[in-house]
Amino acid sequence: MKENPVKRKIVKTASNLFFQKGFHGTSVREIAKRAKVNVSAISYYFNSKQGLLEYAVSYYYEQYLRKLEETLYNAQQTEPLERLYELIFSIIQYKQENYQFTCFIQRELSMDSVFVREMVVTYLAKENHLLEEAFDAVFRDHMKLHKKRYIFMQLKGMLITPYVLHHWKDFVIGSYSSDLFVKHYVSHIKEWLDFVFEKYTSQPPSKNTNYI
Amino acid sequence: MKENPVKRKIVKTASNLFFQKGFHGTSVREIAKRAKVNVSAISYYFNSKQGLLEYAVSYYYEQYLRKLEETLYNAQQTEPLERLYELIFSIIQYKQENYQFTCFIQRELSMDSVFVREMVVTYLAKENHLLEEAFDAVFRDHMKLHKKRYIFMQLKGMLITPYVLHHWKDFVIGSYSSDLFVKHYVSHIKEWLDFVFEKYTSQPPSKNTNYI
DNA sequence: ATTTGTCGAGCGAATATTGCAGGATTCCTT
DNA sequence: AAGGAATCCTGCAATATTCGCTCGACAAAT
Repeated sequence: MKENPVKRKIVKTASNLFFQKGFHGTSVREIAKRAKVNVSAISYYFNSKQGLLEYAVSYYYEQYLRKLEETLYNAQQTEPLERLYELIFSIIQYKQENYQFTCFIQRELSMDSVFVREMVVTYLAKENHLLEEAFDAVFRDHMKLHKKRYIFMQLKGMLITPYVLHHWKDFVIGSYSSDLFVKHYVSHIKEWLDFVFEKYTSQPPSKNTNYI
Repeated sequence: MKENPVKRKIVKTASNLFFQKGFHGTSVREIAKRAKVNVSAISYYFNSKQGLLEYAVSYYYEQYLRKLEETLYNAQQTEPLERLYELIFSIIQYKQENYQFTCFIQRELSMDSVFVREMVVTYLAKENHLLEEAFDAVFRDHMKLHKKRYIFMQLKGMLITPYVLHHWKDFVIGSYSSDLFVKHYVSHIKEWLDFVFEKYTSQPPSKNTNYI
């Protein structure tokens, strides 16, 4: 990515436009115009518009998954619940750092195309696996399967809500810094998960961390 | 809508395609082809592709808001918490009945265009108002503003999660009937809200309803 | 007879992509 | 270190295709 300023500028501009108007809603001409590069440069670096998309998505997800794996690796010795919290923190933090592209991906994922299906098996399956494993380590023996699925779905929902409700986000949360939002939001999730933990395992959750 | 079979078929086919490929990803030719009508029919009935979209969206939202208002009207005398539950039930039920179009709208809403902005002020503002009013009636005096915003955001998140996470929905929830999903999911929300209610108002929630 | 609906052909504009020419840069050999 | 060759990059114009939409003819219904 860093290698070439033109390449980077194209990806950055494209991401911004995709976020605003969607993939099909933006033309390569407009990308080139806004990035102040020639149209041919896009074909040159990425072969096609689709290639540009795939490049950006790969870059996003490989960085993302690497970060999650690092987080889990560094928290190998900590207890399951704490490990889960740190994973959640990393997820929200990364999504917030790449806010626009996160929104865009989340939207594009709800389409039905061969590209989306490929993305699901290569990246989303892994993301889900990491999260579910960390989740299971906490709740495996304390919940019925049916219940567990709903709680897990609720957790996943909370991890994407800020990136699909973004018309209301500014209004609801207020417009403070990203870092502050991450802290507040993660501690909101934590509060909820602590309750779930207490309710289903009848143990008090750990108290030794505070993200605020 | 009912008035004309061709008109209806166009809207239905278009909704289906918009759901799969998005608005910009669908061409009028393909709509016409799949609906087995002539391309001109679309211009004839809706003036333009955009007109077709606006017609479908208006139809969807007007039916939706009417249903929510009816629900609230019929529950005028019931206590606030119960009223909120019934509103939630109506919301999920309607969204489930119009599953594909709900997904589509939810996705299109995260774009930035004059159309989306118009949609926000005409429909979403009202939807939010109804929900927030019912929510406020329960929690107004029991929560700090900051906390209330997060909980409300979480509720809104739960109302859209099944329609943005739909790649996982089948896997997570299993593939039983829509009606059954509505009941289960609403009672899951209810369980969560009961906890929130208990925690912040220090009163036991009502026990007289059971959606399962 | 007038309105209403359906049809295929086709228009102009916009789309992604490519060909080619020339400039810039890098790399290799002497 | 120098010069030349190969490669990388950019710019403009043109490509074929697809887009939304319209026209006028014709059929059906009122």
